[in-house]
Amino acid sequence: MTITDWTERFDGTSRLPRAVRDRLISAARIMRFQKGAQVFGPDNVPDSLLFLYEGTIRVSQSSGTGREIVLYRVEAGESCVLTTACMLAEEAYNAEGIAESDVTAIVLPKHSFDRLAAEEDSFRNFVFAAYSRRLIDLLRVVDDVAFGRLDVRLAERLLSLAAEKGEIQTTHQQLASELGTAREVVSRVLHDFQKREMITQSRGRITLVDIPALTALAQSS
Amino acid sequence: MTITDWTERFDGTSRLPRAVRDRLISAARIMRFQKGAQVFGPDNVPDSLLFLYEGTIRVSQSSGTGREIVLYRVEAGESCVLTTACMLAEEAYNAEGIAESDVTAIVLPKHSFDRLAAEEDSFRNFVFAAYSRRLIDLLRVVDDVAFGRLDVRLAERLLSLAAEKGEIQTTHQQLASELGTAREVVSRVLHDFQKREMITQSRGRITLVDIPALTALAQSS
DNA sequence: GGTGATCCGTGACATTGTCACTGAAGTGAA
DNA sequence: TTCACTTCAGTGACAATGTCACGGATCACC
Repeated sequence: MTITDWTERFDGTSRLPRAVRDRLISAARIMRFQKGAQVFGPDNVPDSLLFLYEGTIRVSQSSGTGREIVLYRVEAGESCVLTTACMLAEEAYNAEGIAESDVTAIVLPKHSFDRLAAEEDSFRNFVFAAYSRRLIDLLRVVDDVAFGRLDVRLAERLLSLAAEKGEIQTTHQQLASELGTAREVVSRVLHDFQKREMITQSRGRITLVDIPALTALAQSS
Repeated sequence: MTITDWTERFDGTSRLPRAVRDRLISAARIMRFQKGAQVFGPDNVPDSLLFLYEGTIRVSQSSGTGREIVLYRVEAGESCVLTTACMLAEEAYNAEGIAESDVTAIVLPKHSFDRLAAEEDSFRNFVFAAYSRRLIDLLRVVDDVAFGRLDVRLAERLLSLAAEKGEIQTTHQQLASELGTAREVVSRVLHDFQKREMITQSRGRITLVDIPALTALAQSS
């Protein structure tokens, strides 16, 4: 598949004049990542700006001791500002971005980004909005981790990961990484959910049985 | 005290041409807050951009159950981007900013901000850098809360709050709010520090006795 | 000295994190 | 099929942290 005009795809670019968009298209590179590939990370600091054309990137932070927590996901049509934050701050951090599906991204050189941010209001607002969204996402993470109960948070995740289907293919370890906790803890809580007949489990798969009950639990703030 | 030229004070404005700076000075308002006043909060969403001329603002997030955690501090010469994030996202959040000392702030109307961001590279970079710094601060908070040990985090805070003097005037409750935990937990850990002769305490005051030991503890990642 | 407010200490218990180990379920080769 | 081998899940013991319900200590002020 070839991309004819990716500038259609982004709020920050779709309303720009044709000439500007053509200039962008020629300045940008297109990169593809396979599912599971690392898009950026501590050893792999990008020197360009990233716009996600297709797919999902999971951004997570890992501790020294093997635990991990998902900070947020970047969806198609969004930009990934952590990479730019890192560039600007020139500081090491231990967050990494993993392609959660096959990913197509637009890579814009810093120079083009600067010029665009200077010249086009809509693009600049797009970037500011991206920063804001991430700040808000992180506020939510802090709130959950600092004040939230684990059963509530797990119920939330199960519901959001199931998305209609009512079934999730995942391991306990992966769920633990979503929430920043340990596998054993997830196992315990899931076992409890099972005893309360809210889910059923088999190796690598969880089926949501009593979705109303899970929803009630998830919403008990 | 009157402020003659606040544009001197900020990296984003000090290098601008004289004419631009004069325009800014006439567009902006100066606001003062007394120590302890709320600069922004859930019920008090500002509609303008904030630049901190003098003082410190403590930005913290509170849970529904009375607990609280300090997210970061805005120092003189920095801008507070959480307010702009909120404006852009038009979303309620439960973070608030408290003046930690008497505060003098420059309030720039959104229109002037937009114009400046469009026209001046150095100002735009200043704003991007502010966003980046906050993102990184929040990453640090997530890391600490999700993976850090409380005694280590408390030792860190004691050292950073003491700042040379070796003595801190604060209550256990305030320390708990710094770290997002409960007063009883802080009391327990401080009691332990005291037993290990790293600190001495009296009501509302903590004296750091064995700073090397505290430093070693704080650095044990 | 009395008194009310604030700050701190403490024990009991619930939740969550860590460690060490076991068994169960899938995978692939002989 | 049978036999390793790997990955995934379950479990008990214990440590760390959060919650609740107290009571005592200290301070400011009258």
